[in-house]
Amino acid sequence: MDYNFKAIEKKWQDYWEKNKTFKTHDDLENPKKCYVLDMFPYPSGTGLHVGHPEGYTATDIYSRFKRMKGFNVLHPMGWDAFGLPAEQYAIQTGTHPAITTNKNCDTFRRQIKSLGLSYDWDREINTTDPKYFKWTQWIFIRLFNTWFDENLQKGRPVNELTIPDEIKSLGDKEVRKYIDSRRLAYYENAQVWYCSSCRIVCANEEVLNDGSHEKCGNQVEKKYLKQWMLRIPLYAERLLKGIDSLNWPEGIKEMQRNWIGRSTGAEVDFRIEGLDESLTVFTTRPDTLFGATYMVIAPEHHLVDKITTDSYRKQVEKYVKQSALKSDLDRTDLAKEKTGVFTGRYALNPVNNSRIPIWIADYVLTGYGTGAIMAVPAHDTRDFEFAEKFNLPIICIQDPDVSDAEQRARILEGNECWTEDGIYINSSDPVTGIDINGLNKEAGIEKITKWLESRNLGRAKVNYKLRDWLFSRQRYWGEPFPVVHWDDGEISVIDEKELPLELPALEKYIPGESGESPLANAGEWLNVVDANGRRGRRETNTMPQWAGSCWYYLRFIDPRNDQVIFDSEKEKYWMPVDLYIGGAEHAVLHLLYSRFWHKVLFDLGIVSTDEPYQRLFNQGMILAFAYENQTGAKVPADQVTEKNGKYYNTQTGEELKQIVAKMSKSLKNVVNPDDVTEKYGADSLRLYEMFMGPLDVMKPWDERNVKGVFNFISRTYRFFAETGNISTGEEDIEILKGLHRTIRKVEDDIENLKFNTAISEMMIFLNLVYKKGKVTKETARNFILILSAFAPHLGEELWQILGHDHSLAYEPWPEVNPEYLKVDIIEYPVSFNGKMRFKIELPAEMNKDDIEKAVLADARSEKWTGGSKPLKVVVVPGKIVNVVVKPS
RNA sequence: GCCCGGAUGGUGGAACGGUAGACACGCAGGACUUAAAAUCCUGUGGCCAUAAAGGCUGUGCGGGUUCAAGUCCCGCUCCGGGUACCA
Repeated sequence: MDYNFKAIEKKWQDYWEKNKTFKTHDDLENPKKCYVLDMFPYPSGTGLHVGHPEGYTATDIYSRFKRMKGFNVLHPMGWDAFGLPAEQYAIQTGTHPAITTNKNCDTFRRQIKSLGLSYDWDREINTTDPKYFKWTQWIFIRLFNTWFDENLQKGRPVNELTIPDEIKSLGDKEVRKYIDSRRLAYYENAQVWYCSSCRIVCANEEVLNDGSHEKCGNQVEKKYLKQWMLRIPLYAERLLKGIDSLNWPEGIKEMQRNWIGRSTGAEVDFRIEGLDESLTVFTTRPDTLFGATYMVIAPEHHLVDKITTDSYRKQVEKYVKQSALKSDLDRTDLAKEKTGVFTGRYALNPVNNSRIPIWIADYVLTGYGTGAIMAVPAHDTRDFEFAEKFNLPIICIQDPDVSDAEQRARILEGNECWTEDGIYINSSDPVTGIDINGLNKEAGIEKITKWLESRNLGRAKVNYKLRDWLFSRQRYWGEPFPVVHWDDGEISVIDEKELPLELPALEKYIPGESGESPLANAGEWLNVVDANGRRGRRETNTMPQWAGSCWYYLRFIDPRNDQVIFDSEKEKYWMPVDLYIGGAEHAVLHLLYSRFWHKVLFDLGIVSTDEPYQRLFNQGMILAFAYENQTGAKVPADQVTEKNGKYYNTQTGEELKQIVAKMSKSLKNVVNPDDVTEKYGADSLRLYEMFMGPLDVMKPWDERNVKGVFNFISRTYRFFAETGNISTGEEDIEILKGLHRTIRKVEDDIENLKFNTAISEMMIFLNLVYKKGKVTKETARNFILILSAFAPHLGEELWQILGHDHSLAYEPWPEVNPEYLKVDIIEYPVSFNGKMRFKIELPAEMNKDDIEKAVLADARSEKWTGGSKPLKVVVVPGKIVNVVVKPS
């Protein structure tokens, strides 16, 4: 009667595969649908680690539960398989990335299948499959052919774009330019990070804080290269508003809001003395205009040349050059020490026409606002630091709301910066007529903005941190852009009938020098001639890895459709995703990009929902124990031995401290799920992943604890597989109560994704079963059904032993009978002054007064009341009694 | 710096403002066994104490609200993650 998990698990995995037990049918008539999605993995060469199955098990339990609750469940899996490692391997060995990729996918598929996850494998997709990326390219064409109508706050096809007559009159080329300037996808010179050692352009997230490339460690440099960009900021307001309606963790929602970074303020125009130009700044504090004592423009600002006077030109040019060379490392390292240079030029403050100097400094960024600021050192800490360093005037214009008299004096004298609220002083001008003295911040902002608008000197403005999205990579292993660059300068997308545009075979995958993609060597593939004999060259950049993952949830709906991206009736049925689980590291970028594409597709009528992911949950990272010595040096786990709860270095014998750290090769503490399934079985792995702790927190893997759930599974098997333990006749009332409480707890916990407590409840029930020694077949049935969501192999096996000849996957979830949840006797804890002293059993329906009487009548009360009347008695029916007595 | 999390026994962790430590690991003791493993049973926060009881104390630290605080509020400490001068 031993629990032979190897044979059992193999048997049922084969059964599910053979019978296609988890094939999802597009039963569009069934109103109960549930789309449960995992963030699909990048199939790396190292295979699965125990972090992957955490989320997969959670969604699997949820899916199995929903199926048993009568839902039509869509639960697919696929591969986000483009990526640099396969390409680098190709460079080294000449092996085509597709070969490496498919091999890795095979490993991942085998490993995932060995966990008994209930995916519909007929829907498996792979982002590198031309049949898939055909539609990624198709979406790109949509983005290219869409503009954003600010008035309707909606993306629309470019052929609905009205061309102003004055543009039309300038000819076709200008019309083309006008349209191109509105497209959601555009092609432009952009500053990118370039790694000369790998010869590739890197995404920001691949550049480490010290300015080195995360893959090779070499310093990256900045470079201007022609790039595809997507105008995601146009959707900033929609993306921001949409967040509110989502059932996502608050922290993630907040991170997205911060990333979008909406701020309200005003644009203000400053005339430049001696030039017929004005300098526009964005400020959130137009109310502090009277405190503006200088201006700063970014070194890359387009007016730098014009503004700089001859006598300062040399210094300025030197400074601009220097800051261009600076990596982010230098900028942050020197963050405390601000640098800058005077241009020799002055601007005029619109509120009082005072002359204020224009400086250049790299603490002002080109990419945000207008790339120029008005500096108000008295009320902005960065401006304050800069002004102190360069001895620029600091004028306090706000009497601060502060109680400390000394601090107030320092602020008024301009010796300390004040960024909070206060009452304006020195904020009026008889000539221009503006006066905000005596007002506070809110009123001041409003008044001065109105004044600026009425004089056409400025305007209220909303600004976002969100920037255009750099959407091209100089790599081979990505989706080719369906784009042709024509000799006459026109850029066009290819006809949809020509999709997919597949990658050409190459002999070598080495990128070109100066940052060109390997596709630049693609020979004939590159050349295109149109019907009129016009020559063109294909785009050599490829799309970033985000592209395929931005919309894969849509393809799962109809993955084999080669006519359309997906059937829209099916899309209407399945969308939105009801539950999406993955790591928090994708909190911002993947989810934001994906929402952006979805909204564009929604505007174009291609999808039926405004948001793709209704409910999101992030699993916490799984960590592992690691060891360090007195000096904090890490010792690889294979050089550590345990003795009486202490840890020692096997080489040196020194005592080590156990810490919790990320799993890493160097620490030798990576846990491979294959090893765990080999030793304890897939059901134990699944159960332990869930039992470790709450799904959303980080937790350390501790193999010793796998034994706990393994014991539980073995005990379950030993009990229910032994027919002698199954009784006939009436079920024991305690068993019934326990069973129904367990069903209720488990179903509630699954809905709330609290799998750890669901499992412990089942353990409690099993302990009760062992105590009683026998259960009825009905009880066994019900318990096996709820357990099967967690440990499906064991569930199926016991189900069969009970005499069933088909899978339990679609059996109805056991009904809770509320009769058995009722309690007639409550054991009230009785506390005196908040301290629990004794317990008393009272009928559940007893009212407050009677409870009070019963408690005070109890002999044990006298010890605490001293026989006198208590000051107060708090009775919470069903919960607790608290007697307040005079403290002795 | 800023933003977001977190801190509960030897360990992983439970706990609608209502009995702190469920469940599990580990450990200790017992049963079974020639013995061990496996299994089953019992105990297990700390301190004091006992014939049986019982008492004190305890959720990172310091205050507060409340009949009652791990939970709510204010002020810290430490740890983890994100971000980098966002005007």
